[in-house]
Amino acid sequence: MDAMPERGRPRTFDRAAALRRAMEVFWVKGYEGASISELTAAMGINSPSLYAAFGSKEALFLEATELYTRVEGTDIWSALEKAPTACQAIERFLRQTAKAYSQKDRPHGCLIALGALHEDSSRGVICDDLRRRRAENRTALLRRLEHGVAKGELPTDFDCGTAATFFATVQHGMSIQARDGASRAALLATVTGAMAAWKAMAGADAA
Amino acid sequence: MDAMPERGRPRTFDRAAALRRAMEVFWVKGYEGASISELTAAMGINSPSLYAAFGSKEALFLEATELYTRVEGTDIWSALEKAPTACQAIERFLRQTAKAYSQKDRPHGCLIALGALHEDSSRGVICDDLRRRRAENRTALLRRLEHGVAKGELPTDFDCGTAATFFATVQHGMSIQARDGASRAALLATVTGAMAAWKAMAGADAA
DNA sequence: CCGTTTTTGTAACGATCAATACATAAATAT
DNA sequence: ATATTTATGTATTGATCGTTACAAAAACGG
Repeated sequence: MDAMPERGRPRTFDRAAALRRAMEVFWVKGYEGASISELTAAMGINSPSLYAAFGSKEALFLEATELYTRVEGTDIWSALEKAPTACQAIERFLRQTAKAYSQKDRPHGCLIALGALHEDSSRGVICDDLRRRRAENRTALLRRLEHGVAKGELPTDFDCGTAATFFATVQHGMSIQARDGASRAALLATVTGAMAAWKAMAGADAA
Repeated sequence: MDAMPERGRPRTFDRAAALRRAMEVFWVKGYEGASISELTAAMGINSPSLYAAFGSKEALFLEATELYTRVEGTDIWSALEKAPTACQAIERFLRQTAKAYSQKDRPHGCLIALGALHEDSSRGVICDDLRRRRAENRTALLRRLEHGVAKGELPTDFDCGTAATFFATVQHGMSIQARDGASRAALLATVTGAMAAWKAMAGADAA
């Protein structure tokens, strides 16, 4: 698919690798906090190369969040889809979150949750992108819960919307918790609390 | 207490009012996102007056967070302390949070939670201050729960630490939720979910 | 070979950042 | 009235922000 005959001087750096580096910088510093100087230093290129390859800081960030969603979010969201029951889906989803947010060699917390919470620059383009992705996450939770209701695992009057909002909010809170340096055990304690809520929400009618 | 005989030209603006304005700007924009220009414009003063009265941007932010904690946090934390039972304390604490985070005429979400999540500038002074305040919040929850155990409301093996971490994390998540434009009803849905967790955590042994 | 195309490094752009110099203004103290 | 002290407004500091001109370099097609 990438068999475009190369015209002109070939690029001397690995675009995908540079994007990964940029993603990590945005992950640690956020959109506003990551300067072009820091980005180019981490990417191992000069600013003209950055602009030639990615267009602008905004466009680079959007590509970085796309990469983040595709790579870093895989374990979390595949856990949600592959689990046999809705209950296990939520629990594995949260446990994967706890694990992903406390990896030793990676920034703590989520790029999507923490990347740009203050709508200042770029007139909201960046914020809107992240907000949309956060909304999609809640929707994925909602779909999984609705699937559980359809399969009969959950009572027909189970409030999927409330539950989806709740678990998405817990995940967001875990990002701040992780950014504060919380241990994996502390994050898993939050998971324990959240799953206690599941017991009460789903088990009330089942009991 | 403020009877210091005034020497020199008296200040022509209300320092407390200016600080309130600064707090609101930091609340909306965060520490990094709030520029001196925006601050002085909102405060109705020029930058030399800002530096003469507050010292620096960092010092101004620290005073703003102190004011925020004292004024905006009162309802939330007094609800925690004044409620007759631990259960009601947590519920009113969360309901006050939902209310405070979705006020029409105020920025949504919490300054302490969202003010500076990326440790870039100021070598962490700002981040450390907010982190400390977040830790104090969790401690306040912990103390209230321990008090509930001491009063016999909760089983002696109730895991206060896990519960405190959980509810603090839910509150942090609600800040992001509120920043995303969630309605008060949506925030209260999260409260409902969190209180379901309470039912399972505290009621398991009580039932 | 020459011309075209694209990348690279250097160097700079105007704008904005946080923070101040400086002279003037307005109060008190003697 | 004079000296002292503090606040104010204007203007500016050096640094850094995101972005781009520009020319040399390295690939191509002819």
